[in-house]
Amino acid sequence: MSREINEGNRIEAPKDQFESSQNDESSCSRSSLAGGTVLKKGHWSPSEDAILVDYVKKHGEGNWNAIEKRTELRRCGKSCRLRWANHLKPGLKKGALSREEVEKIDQLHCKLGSKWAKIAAMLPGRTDNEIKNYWHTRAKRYQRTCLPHYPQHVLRQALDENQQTLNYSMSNREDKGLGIVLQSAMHDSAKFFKANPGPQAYSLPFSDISFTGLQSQDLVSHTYSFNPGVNHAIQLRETESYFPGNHGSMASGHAMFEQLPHGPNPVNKNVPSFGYSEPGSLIQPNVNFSTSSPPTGTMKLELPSLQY
DNA sequence: AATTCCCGCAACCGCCTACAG
DNA sequence: GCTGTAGGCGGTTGCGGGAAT
Repeated sequence: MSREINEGNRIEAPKDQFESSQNDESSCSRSSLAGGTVLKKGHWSPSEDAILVDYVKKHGEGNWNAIEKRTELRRCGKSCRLRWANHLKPGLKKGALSREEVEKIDQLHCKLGSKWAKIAAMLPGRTDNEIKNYWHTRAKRYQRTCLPHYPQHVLRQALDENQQTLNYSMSNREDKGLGIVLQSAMHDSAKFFKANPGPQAYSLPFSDISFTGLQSQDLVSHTYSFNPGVNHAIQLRETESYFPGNHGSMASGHAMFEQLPHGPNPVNKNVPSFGYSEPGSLIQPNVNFSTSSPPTGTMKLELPSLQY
């Protein structure tokens, strides 16, 4: 990418970044004050990279705080470690993530949640920062375009695994912790939805715990987030890229809506209906949205991941 | 052509944990 | 057991470039 090419030309970090380093309480700043020198912040120059690479070649990784003392590099240890790990370390892959990598990230995030370091460990040559950035960018885009955070097959797979785990934990007296946690999670979520009716964010009040194993058949169709009044042309485009099996026909967009409990709102066909009524459902029925006054929170109904 | 918006990315920040003294 | 330090991790910010208007 052009950023990689251009980065070498950025020698100096913005002035305010130098100044701010004298004021904040970060560990980097503390070390800079202790040494009486101001440590540089901001983007790295090629010469700084060269110093760091040279240092690691001679002394190996670790002891990052010693770099400032042993070389002319005026960077804090943390900054050095990050620069090395994310950019200078041999074997790092650059460029766009492959289809296989994206798929793996989806699966791992579905399982592990935001454990970027763990996910990165499963993807040789990729860094946690890279994966995290990718995920956040994509999540933002999908949130805007009403797409699910996980592809269908990843959800299915996760649900199957969760179901197996749950069945195992429920039946195994030795390992009843997960079952208790899930039961508790379900109870909490039920309380949450009862206490918070209306068009609020439909994220569960607990994180990284799935209660979906108990209703796996229903979940996939419930696991979408919608924003009223979004640009549906964009949405369709995104849908196409997300479900590459559907080749750009209207059916691709329609396929998404077919999975809704109810079809598009008959009153306003551009706005999907969020009214959702099902006996025993945790979600409040007949929730109406106005395009002129969008809900304050993001309407997010995301599959929590299982971290056990 | 100018402006605005969005995206991708690098880097920073704050918190946490492990470990040595 | 306490304290200080280093390193790791996840969340967030800010910048530059390109697309859209």
